[in-house]
Amino acid sequence: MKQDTQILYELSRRLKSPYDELFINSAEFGKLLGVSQQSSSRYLTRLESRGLIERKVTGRGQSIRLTERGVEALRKMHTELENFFRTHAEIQVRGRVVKGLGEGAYYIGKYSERLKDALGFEPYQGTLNLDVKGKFSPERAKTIRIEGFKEGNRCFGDITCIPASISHGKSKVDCWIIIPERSHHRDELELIGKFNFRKKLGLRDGDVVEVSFS
Amino acid sequence: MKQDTQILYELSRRLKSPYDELFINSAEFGKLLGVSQQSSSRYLTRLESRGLIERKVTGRGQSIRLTERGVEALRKMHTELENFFRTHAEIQVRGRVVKGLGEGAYYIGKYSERLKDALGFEPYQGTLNLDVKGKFSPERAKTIRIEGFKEGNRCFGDITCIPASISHGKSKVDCWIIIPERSHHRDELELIGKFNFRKKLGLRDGDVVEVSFS
DNA sequence: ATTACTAGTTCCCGAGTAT
DNA sequence: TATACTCGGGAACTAGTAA
Repeated sequence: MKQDTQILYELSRRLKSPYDELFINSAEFGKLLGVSQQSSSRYLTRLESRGLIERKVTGRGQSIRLTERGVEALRKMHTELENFFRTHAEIQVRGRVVKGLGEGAYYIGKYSERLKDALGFEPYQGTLNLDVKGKFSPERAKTIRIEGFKEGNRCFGDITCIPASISHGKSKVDCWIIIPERSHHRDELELIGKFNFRKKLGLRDGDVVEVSFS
Repeated sequence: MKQDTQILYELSRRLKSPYDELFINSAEFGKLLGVSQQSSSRYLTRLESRGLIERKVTGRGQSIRLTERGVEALRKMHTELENFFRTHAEIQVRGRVVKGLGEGAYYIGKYSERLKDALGFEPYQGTLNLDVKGKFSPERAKTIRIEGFKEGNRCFGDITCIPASISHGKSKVDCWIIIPERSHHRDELELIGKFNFRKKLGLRDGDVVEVSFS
């Protein structure tokens, strides 16, 4: 296992810039790495012999700076992490499939016609519930509003729908996040779509899926 | 030495996003790390037990994804590298002190009055030469132009000056980069200032210094 | 196929210490 | 004071192999 980069990284944390230098003794540098003075010294001589750092060793410590090659090694790591974390236009939330209360199917049935009008298709009569541990915040999302209605003496409130997609493994299908007017489950996300997602994506309780929306 | 992060990093290089998953067998993952199938397997079970990754192990390989905690470990590293590499408003060039040709002092003497007019002080009669291996490119720098003149039948060309600062260790002093009209030494930087920099900063040939300018 | 345990080997760590 | 070498003990590696 390459550990050179790990040491270069710990060094970089103590430098203000790639051209800065650190004056330190091998015992103190060892503490930064969680190793002994001897190992620290060994690491530093090794990094120097590999052309990743330059040192001026004195009787009172040593000044350490990265060489061009050392900086390049860190820059490569930085670039790859930058790419990994680059925020996509899409907002992504990861959630875990959980059992719904069975209410979903009932309500989708009641709203069926209105959903068909708004979304352009008649949704599968059931919801997929995801545990997202409060990580969902739809502030900036595009939404579609479905107005509430009364049936007899029962009230059915407004619903907000967010077009999204759900992906699991290599599969990705369109879906809609639905948010009842008075949402009580802040930690759960309710999804509807053309299909039974559990069958379509082969989902079981506890599976982790990713929901993307704009 | 902590190597967990190094392994997480190698994993992240194979993922499209923090929520992506990688299907791979332990032998192949070992190759990515440069270790055996057995070590690779040991690493993965350890990372899992530490809550840094989640796995679904099957008879044909395993799908691996980062946990929230694993993502956080990488994000911390990314943030610190971001800080380390953050481009300052200042442009920084690192150079190595080299012997000049002795011409510097002669020319500074000739331009002395004009430099005093332009820069506001009479410079030390000598230059500090830095080997910058072609890394210096003053495209966007603020410059001060000093016009050339004739003395008898000798021509002294225009000079471009860039206000800058030179730092070495903890010391940092103002200086000017001077660029003769027909600069022949693309790999060298010539600096002037109020002082003898070699004395002021305790410089010797081969020392690395940093020059900053805007 | 895999994963991952056991066992034997390598090599790394750090205490002691020379310089 | 430092750095960094030697060397004994142990951690970590991998070959073999069970599941």
